[in-house]
Amino acid sequence: MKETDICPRFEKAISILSQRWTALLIHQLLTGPKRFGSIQTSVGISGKVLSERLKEMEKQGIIKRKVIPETPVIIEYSLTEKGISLEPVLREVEKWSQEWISADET
Amino acid sequence: MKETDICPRFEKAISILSQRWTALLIHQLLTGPKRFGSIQTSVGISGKVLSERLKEMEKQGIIKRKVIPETPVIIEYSLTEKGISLEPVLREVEKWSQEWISADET
DNA sequence: ATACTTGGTTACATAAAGTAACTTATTGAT
DNA sequence: ATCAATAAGTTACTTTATGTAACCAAGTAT
Repeated sequence: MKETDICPRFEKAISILSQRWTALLIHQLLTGPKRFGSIQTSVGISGKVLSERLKEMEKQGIIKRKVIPETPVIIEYSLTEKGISLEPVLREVEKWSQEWISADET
Repeated sequence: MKETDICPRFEKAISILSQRWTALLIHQLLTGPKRFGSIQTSVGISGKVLSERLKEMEKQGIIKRKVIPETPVIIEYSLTEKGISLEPVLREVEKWSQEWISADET
């Protein structure tokens, strides 16, 4: 298996968004900047994978990391412009879910 | 880790769409009904996982499977109304990818 | 009977994710 | 000074998901 014929930009976007947790993380950050621990408990992701994802998403330019030298240190994660621009995608998913996902399949 | 506070319908939608290959399969089927072998080569997925995904998506009501007793047998997969209704989601992903994914990150 | 085609399945190998304990740095209490 | 507490990770180990390639069943045409 090697050929795909699919637009490489689209394929790349899908590969980013369909990685486990990524879409949920963006969704959380759309409500404002968040800290590591707060994301972990609100999304229900393990520290290990959260750490991996945040690094990947930072490299992809979707989020930024800000060190605040409080006591103890606070790390604040927030969306970049590129990350914020994914809002319409998530809004469409939300709309679809309201219309097509029934209560008993959750 | 157990609590999420996220709307369960949205979370379910994300869990469907962020499963590997699922979004790409829907994207292919949006261009019309397709056969097993055709999907396999156009998307670049292994027969094993394709078979698994198609069963899951059928159970989720996103696609339907039609047996055509030709020679040899033809199995035609196509989107249901629920599946077709995901088009706006994929269109938004496509738009985002055109605007934000650069050539060199593909 | 034999070979060919479609739509799978199986057994085995590798990669990704989950779990829980541990680390580093800073600070406030004893 | 020592001990416990908190934030943000990391590490070692287990379980699950995916990839690979060989194999199988049904239906012909030869």
